[in-house]
Amino acid sequence: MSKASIPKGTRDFLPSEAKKRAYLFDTIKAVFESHGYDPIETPAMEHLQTLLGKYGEEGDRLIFKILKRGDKFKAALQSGNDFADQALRYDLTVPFARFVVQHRSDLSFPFKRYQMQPVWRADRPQKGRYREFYQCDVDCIGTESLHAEVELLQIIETVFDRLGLSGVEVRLNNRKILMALAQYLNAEERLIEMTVIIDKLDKIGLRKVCEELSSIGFADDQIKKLVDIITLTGNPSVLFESLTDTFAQIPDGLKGVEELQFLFDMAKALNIKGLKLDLSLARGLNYYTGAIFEVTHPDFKSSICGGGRYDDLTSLFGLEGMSGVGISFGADRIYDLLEQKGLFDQNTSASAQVLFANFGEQEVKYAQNIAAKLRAEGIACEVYLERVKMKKQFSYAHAKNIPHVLSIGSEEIGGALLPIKNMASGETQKLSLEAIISLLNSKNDH
RNA sequence: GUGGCUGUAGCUCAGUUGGUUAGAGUAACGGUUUGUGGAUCCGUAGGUCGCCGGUUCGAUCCCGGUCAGCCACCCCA
Repeated sequence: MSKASIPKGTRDFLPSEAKKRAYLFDTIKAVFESHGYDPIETPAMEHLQTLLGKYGEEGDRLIFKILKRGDKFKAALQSGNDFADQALRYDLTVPFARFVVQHRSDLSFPFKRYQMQPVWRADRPQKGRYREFYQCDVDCIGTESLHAEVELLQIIETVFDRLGLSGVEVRLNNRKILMALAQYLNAEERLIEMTVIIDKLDKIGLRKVCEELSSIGFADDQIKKLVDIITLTGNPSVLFESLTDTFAQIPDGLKGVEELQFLFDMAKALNIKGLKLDLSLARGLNYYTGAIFEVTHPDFKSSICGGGRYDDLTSLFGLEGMSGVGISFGADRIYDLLEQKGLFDQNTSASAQVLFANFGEQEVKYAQNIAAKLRAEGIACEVYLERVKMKKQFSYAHAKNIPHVLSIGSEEIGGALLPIKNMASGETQKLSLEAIISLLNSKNDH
């Protein structure tokens, strides 16, 4: 007999948790759909080649690979390599790019899709980090319009607003500015190393950032120029002006500034709040080419949402000129944060509104009949399936948080009135079926 | 992949300066004479004290290893 347990970094969800998760997913989904995004799904596993090389060196290491089976596995054993040909998806964006290329003739562009599915990473689990977790992606692909970015900003604001979570910070930057920065420092080939380091600015502080830059060979004057830029703060429009001066000779930089300026202008026009320009925001995924987003909350250590624009992702699968932008909500982290802040309580309830308690087999049959009528009226209800003591049946209703118990005994069979107990008040009243239906329906409306 | 902390009942934790029958709370189950729940009361059950090895007359307690969990780094949702 093996011990009952699940793999590291995975979780079971009890009914109370699963209901809260359903509420979270439903809320996010409703916002996505209200902006015209359609759902898609892709398989849990992809060809290993589809995923490899898309997430950087670190990312490749964290991909869960699936062992070959049978003769192919034996052959791999003998050669000592190529043990895997498939892998669990690492995120939803790369499979989405694959999907778009593969099904391009069935899609009309710009294509707006959402996708809420689990992804897997062979990371070491810790607070806010799981090996299996859900991402809720929205992407708009096939347009370069910056209005797509604006729409994502609206979605972010609406989602957290509906979840009742205040205080979220949406940090914004643009990869073109980071590229320009590398050019400005004559360090274009160090772009990735550089961005990884400056991304840590708010975490490790300016001094350590300088040390790290120095340790990978940046000269002091380069570091100074860089620091002067990434530590710029204040009013975005003033900031944009000074960046425009700095990047006067660098087209990428000017473009990036212009794009950011547009987003901030639009956000102001649409009254989107909580936006913050952060020139040190880099994000690890290397396929981003334009706007990059990251959403954080002061009470949570890691980001709860992130994304950006990618111009060339589909070209990895043979389709050029397909720019897209998307973000991903980290459902599990958002769940943890909502739980931590006690924002779930008023939003979840019992599945059934009524439990039918019974005194025997005949009564169960009778109860099933009435239950079917209630369900036809849109009232969720449940029949206790066997004859056990009333105490046990009422305890069951209590444990499941079912607000009403309707007892069926020999007296009730064929009778006009049914005793329905309100579990919160403890009061029992005898009502006709019609009265019960209208009582429960009136509660439904709220 | 690197480092730190922890590992006693389903859960939360006591405890033994190493000594023979390891405790509590809570949850579960049952009972208070079979038509009524939510911390009324009573009772029952549940532990190879993570696993392996060492020291010792003796280890749940000390030491080593191992596994697992948590936290941090890396990286990320």
